[in-house]
Amino acid sequence: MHFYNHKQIEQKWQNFWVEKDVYNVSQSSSSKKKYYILEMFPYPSGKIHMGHVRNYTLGDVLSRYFKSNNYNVLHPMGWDSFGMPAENAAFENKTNPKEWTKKNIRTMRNQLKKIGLAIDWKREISTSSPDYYKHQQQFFIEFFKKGIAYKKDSFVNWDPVDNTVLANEQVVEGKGWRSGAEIEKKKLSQWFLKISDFSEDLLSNLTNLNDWPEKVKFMQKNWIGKSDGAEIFFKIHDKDNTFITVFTTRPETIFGASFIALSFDHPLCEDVLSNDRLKKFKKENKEKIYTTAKTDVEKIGFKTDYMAIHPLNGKKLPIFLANFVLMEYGTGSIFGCPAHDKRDYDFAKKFNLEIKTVFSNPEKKEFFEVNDDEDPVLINSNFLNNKRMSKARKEIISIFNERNIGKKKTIFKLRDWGVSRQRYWGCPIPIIYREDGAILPVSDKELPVMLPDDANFEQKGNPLDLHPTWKYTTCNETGMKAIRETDTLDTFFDSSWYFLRFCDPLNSKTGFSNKSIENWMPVDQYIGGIEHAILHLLYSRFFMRALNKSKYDVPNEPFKSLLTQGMVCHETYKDKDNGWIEPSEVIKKNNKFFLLNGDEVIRGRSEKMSKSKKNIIDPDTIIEEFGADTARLFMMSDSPPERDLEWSDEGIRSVWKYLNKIFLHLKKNQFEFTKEDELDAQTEEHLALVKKAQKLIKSFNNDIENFKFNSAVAKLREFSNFLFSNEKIETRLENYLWSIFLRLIYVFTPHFSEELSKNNNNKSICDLSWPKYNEKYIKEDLIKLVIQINGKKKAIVDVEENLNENEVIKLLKIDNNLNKIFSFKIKKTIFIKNKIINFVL
RNA sequence: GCGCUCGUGCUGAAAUUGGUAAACAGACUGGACUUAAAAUCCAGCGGGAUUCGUCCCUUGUCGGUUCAAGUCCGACCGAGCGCACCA
Repeated sequence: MHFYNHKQIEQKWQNFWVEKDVYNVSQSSSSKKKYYILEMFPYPSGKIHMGHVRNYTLGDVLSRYFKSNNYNVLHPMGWDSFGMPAENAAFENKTNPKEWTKKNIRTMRNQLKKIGLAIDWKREISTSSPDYYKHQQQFFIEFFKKGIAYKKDSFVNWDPVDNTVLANEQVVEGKGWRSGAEIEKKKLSQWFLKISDFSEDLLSNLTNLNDWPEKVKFMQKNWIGKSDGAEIFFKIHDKDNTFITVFTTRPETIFGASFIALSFDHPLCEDVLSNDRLKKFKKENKEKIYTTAKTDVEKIGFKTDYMAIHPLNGKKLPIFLANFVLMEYGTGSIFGCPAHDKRDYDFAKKFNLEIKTVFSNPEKKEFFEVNDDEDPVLINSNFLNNKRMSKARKEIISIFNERNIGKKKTIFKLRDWGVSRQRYWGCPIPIIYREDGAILPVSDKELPVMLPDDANFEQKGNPLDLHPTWKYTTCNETGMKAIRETDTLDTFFDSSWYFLRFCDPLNSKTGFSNKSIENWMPVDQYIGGIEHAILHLLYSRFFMRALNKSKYDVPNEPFKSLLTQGMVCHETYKDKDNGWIEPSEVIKKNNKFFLLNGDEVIRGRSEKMSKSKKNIIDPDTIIEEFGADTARLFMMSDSPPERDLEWSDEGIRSVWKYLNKIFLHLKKNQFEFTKEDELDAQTEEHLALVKKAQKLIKSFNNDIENFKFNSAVAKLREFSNFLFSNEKIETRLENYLWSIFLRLIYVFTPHFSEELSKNNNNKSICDLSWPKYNEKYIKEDLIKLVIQINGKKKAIVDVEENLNENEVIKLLKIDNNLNKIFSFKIKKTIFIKNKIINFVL
């Protein structure tokens, strides 16, 4: 007696595939089209979670599909293995980050292999390996030479207790996540990449990314944040040659200006405007001034002793410092036009400032906002009066230019990318500071700059900086003493080019050869979570441009098509004390949920699986109990990829039952794998069934290519249901039909399909080409025509193809059921060939 | 506040892109098999009427375009996500 022993089957074929090296990727294959499929590589945190299983199965289905369809497929895997968790683990467990990371990679690699992914492991990469990061250091040096990498002073989150810099997400309510200390803003000299030089290019090229989700492009557009407007220079009264430059998108409202406001962080606060009264005010109102930006925060203002001079009418305008003016945006200073800007209006009300309308205002409103599409006429605006807003805007800018009191200006929200991290477990920045003050790149021969293995993680602060010897070096040209840069690179730097490395992973001379890039790039299909919509994807796009500007030759856009998959969710459970409970501890009984001890469990809404809420299902347990094929098929069958997937115990069980049922059926009937060319000439019955199978192939292909994996699974179910319910099919034909089925479902269940196809088939199913269909052949003789009355369906009739309206009506008139239509008065007939006929009565 | 996406049975969902709404599954109900349970198999499963042939209604709400709307347009309600004092 056979039974579906998934464990034994999956192990057997995984070994077989490795032995036969079926996933080997050949670099040059001129006869085949290339297809580069990539899922965002994992951080080796310790264990694979369900989100990974979904992500990598999605890519695996596509990779198997395209390979079977005769593409040369690259589907690699690697590790985003630098980053803070390793360092935190080192701190807590007294292990070396390197060892901790290696151990995690080993575990997770084995887990991934158990999922049955079609991956060429010979191409595996790891960003924390010197083989990888030495090329990255080379890139950094090229960027440095080209001025793309530069150093500047910048504010960081400083934890004074742990003596370290914290990332924004490590600052919780203004306090350090580990020390709990009040976080300070500290000025440090840090490395930046000039992404802002590429703002316009990164923005305008979004429109060419046709296969990216609109949502992601929209988010990037907002992030880049382009604003067209003007800068205006305001002279400070009684201060010779001191100007305040403001940025505005509404220069035409200049005659409505009633005050000037500067950020409390504006450089002039430290300079011209500085006095004891201001220092005292800042000290007393520190919290109010620096509350995080929110719309409903109280407007705080400080009136300085100075006035600015309106450049067109010479009016004196009070200069304020205001908390709603942000130093990070524009010039850190504005002119206030209270009649048409809510913030300025609130401020003017509080400080009793003039509110002057400059747009046509028949209703005599004190305040109203104006949109660009309204384009109203200006009033109270001197020579701009009676002009439309759009025209006035152009005119005023040219007047600014003529009189040298301002100029046209476009600004972007996108800031330069700070890549310095005062951390150990990252790629060392290959720079030395010579004792004479020169900042120099490390010479090629000395690359890679390796991390020391003997760092101490028990001290507070950056282990590289505190290392007794590591940072001391000499300049090999002059022999002068020098100190190494002790900052390491942001891990987004590592992940901004890993997809290039996959094209040529074993190249030790350069990060990649031009030929390999030509061969594989761009990535045809990239799959990952929406959480990387901005940073990772934008940095990668920038990185390609930066490489191109240096001496490399890569495509500007790395990812041709992007699929953002949804999260894997599960219900949450709590006990009566509000503590989270794991699903494995919950017992379901008559739609009620209990703990083992009989206490009732409170069910919460379904949320993304997370450790903190304990609503996790462990992939290992699932694969042990049901097998990888079941897990893979379930992940693909319940929801479309972009949407969240609700984990369901019943769902996974039913998939297992389904596979088991087919397995037992085929074994019982001594199924033999059959290909179409082995099939005898067909009878009528043959024809109809073969046609059915070929139609399945066509619609299945269509679903896969459009990522409608759940529909593809439904069609397989439909087909197998049909085969089960039809007992009279001749054996050889039935074998053929089941063989088609196995070859299609193969992309979801490779082990299962391999096991069942193996008798009578010498090739691995991985090497078989995809089943074919013949477009002419699957065409139906009869088509289904819908008969409507007043747009409502009344009947469906099978008719010959391409009948015209009169022929259809003729047929209906001799139909005993339908001819009564013609006893009514027909006002109008709508006829769409091969689809529908609609009688309007 | 601004923007984007989405609202279809008890649940996950499908609908060749304007032309048969609810495919395929899950849960549930009933039946067969069994001493019993599990497993398996069969049937039912949006609402209402029914002479058991069928007929009528139904895609968040209201309106519009159209011979025809789940699909297009407008307003509203609700959910999720993103941005948010961006000058």
